[in-house]
Amino acid sequence: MARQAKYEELRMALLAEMAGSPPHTPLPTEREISARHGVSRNTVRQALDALEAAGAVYRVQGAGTFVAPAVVSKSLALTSFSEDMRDRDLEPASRLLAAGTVRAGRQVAGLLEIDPEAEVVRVSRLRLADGAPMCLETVHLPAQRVPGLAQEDLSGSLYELLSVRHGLEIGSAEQIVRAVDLAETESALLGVPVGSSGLRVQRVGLDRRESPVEATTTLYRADRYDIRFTVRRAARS
Amino acid sequence: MARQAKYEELRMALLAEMAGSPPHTPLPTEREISARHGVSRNTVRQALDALEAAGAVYRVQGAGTFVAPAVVSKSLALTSFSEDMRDRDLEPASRLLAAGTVRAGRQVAGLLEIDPEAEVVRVSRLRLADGAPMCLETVHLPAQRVPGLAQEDLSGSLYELLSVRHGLEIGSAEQIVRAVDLAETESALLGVPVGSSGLRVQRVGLDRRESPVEATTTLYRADRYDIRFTVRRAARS
DNA sequence: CAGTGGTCTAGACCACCCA
DNA sequence: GGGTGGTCTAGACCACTGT
Repeated sequence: MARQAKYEELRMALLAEMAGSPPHTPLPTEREISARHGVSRNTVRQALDALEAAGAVYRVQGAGTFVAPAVVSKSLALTSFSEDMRDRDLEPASRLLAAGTVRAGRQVAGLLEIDPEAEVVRVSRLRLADGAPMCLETVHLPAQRVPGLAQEDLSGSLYELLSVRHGLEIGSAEQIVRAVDLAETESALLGVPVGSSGLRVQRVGLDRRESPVEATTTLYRADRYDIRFTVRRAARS
Repeated sequence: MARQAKYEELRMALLAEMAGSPPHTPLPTEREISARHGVSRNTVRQALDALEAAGAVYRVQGAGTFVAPAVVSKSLALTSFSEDMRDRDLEPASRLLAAGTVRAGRQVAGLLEIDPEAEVVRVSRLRLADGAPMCLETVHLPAQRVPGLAQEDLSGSLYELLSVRHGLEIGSAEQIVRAVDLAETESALLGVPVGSSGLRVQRVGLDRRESPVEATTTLYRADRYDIRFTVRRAARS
């Protein structure tokens, strides 16, 4: 087990101290935190960098560091469906629709950067939140990298299964979001009227070497699901 | 004008050196860059942090830093419509539908954290890309903070106008994305069939003190627009 | 102009990857 | 085991804020 970095401990300590403070309350100065916790100022800054990135604090040069107002939208992070639903106080569940091995085909092969003739495991699931349909999810993985996956228990977190059983760690993902008109079979499965719109999220999961290992298409019900995130001004290029 | 930080210069120098290198090409080690450019290793790390955040490189502990594969999806940043369209190689344009001052009302007042009886400037525009409708945009701003805005030239970048004329700098924004069924008037303006779906982006722009200064609802055509971004695994909480 | 966050230095040790 | 990125220290000066 990796030992906790000092700035991680400090980050959580600061988060605990901040709890209950109204927005815009100033934090102690970086030099004060540094002295009080017996760490260097750089370490304090690492902790504050993390808190700032998470939207917990904001900094104004020359003025100080302050508790950020409660945000509507959490900062966007790579989460599994289960984590996502729990964040929304919904109980996740899953119904397996199909699982098997097929040839990749041109589109999936392009996303995964493999041969179109290569085999991929395809898993389709209907995912539920508090017992009602939330989205339709179809995952593609190179069969070579996940031997026997189609026969395993696919009712829970796929990411956990990939990590624990196959040593595949997905560190980042590229996503494309579109609005679509649902097809008849799709609206039937999701339990919404024909002609409803849905949110389609196409995701390519990458390992820590930025090589694609997973291609997933998810179709969300428009009436139950939205995507929330915070964006910041980019650095001058 | 703020002088360029060393790590910013270094970042651009590295970007230039990397240009043309195939993906996964290793960069020089941090110590080597440090020696070669005559800066401390911490400064090198600052430059690499920025490149990593922008998706230009990835790092593997114990192995090295590498050129990242070309990404489908740019990292998400706060951009104006004009910038967004130019990134997509489309020519942005605008048609003013309405501009005026009205009372905030409960919903807008809640988003902007002002009194519901306070006045806000409301600007509605149809935004075009390469001459064809792309989205419908309605902006709300506290009238007090943007005196005379409704009478100014609203055909170009609103963000620039706010910055130059009113000293309002929007540093970050919270966004909520949903799929919706377009209303009749909306589809007519956007030039799509009745019953088409659209992508609705609700945005609240914040100044650098995280106070809301702008509330905007944008309705995009589903057939011409998507949202692309990269997400990463969050730090352990 | 005093105090804040932003940048920078020159060291050091640790955790991890790979030959 | 040699070399990499990850963390950490104890300083220093700069740019900016607010009074």
